[in-house]
Amino acid sequence: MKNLPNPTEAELEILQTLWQKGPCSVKQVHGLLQEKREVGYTTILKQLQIMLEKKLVQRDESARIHLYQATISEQNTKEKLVQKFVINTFQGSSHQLVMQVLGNAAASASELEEIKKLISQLEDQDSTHQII
Amino acid sequence: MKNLPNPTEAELEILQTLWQKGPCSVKQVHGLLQEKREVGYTTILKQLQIMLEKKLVQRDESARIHLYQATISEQNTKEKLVQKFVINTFQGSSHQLVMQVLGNAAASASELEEIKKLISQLEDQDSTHQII
DNA sequence: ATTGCACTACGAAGTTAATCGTAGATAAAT
DNA sequence: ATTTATCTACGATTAACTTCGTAGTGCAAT
Repeated sequence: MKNLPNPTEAELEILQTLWQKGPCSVKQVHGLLQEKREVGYTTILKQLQIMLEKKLVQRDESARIHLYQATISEQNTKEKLVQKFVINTFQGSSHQLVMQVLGNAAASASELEEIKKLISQLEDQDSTHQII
Repeated sequence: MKNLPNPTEAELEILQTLWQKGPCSVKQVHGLLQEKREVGYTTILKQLQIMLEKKLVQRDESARIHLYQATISEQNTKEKLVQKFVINTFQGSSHQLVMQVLGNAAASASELEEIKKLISQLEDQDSTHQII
């Protein structure tokens, strides 16, 4: 279980579609990204080849049209990206990040509700698991 | 009021010390960063010169030893960085980011308390300001 | 005045990312 | 069998970031 490098921005964009759609051909990925921004077909192809070298994706070559899929999980990847971001930007204080985001992004009432619920769960865990 | 580019990773590191310490000489900045990692003096000098060109910092050249200070605010800069990060990583859903962070980083009880307080404030604002 | 120190300026090199064009290969269609 | 369309492979380019060495300048101390 070696540690793969974090995906770059362009790579992450591709991973998002792979996470969402499952295994895809280059054409599929390109089609989806093309809807958002102008990008060449071979650009995506090249990216996927690079990501293959980095082991960020694997591919099924059994058919003429290769199918790519992510080898890293969405959850785990995002965790790492958040961690790095928190270190760079908030000197490791994830709490500061949360305060920043909440204070800033006008969260909807239902979202706040959801967050409150999570906090309650966390607090319960605390009191349940703590020895003292 | 033109829009300055977001600082890069190395630039942000320098900005953090400028925000913390106020106007600094190259030597001061270098000294502080040196405590964390090995880095050459001229590296920091060059970075500050580049940041000057980008208008991320300004400098006082009245004395022989130039003093650099940030031209962009900590708050505003971090807001923009968070915004970009949320778009890249969570496709714009800051709510998702918060859930991720809270679920992950074992927040202390007091931190959770603080967050709850902020949420209450936000909810109050909502009910106060909403027309319907 | 000369020497030495501290600081700035400048340029260069190494890296990584991102993009795309061209060429080659395979299958499908005529 | 030829031609055409579709994919993949590969190389080249461009730009941004990061880093640091060398040279030059001016102040300060002898």
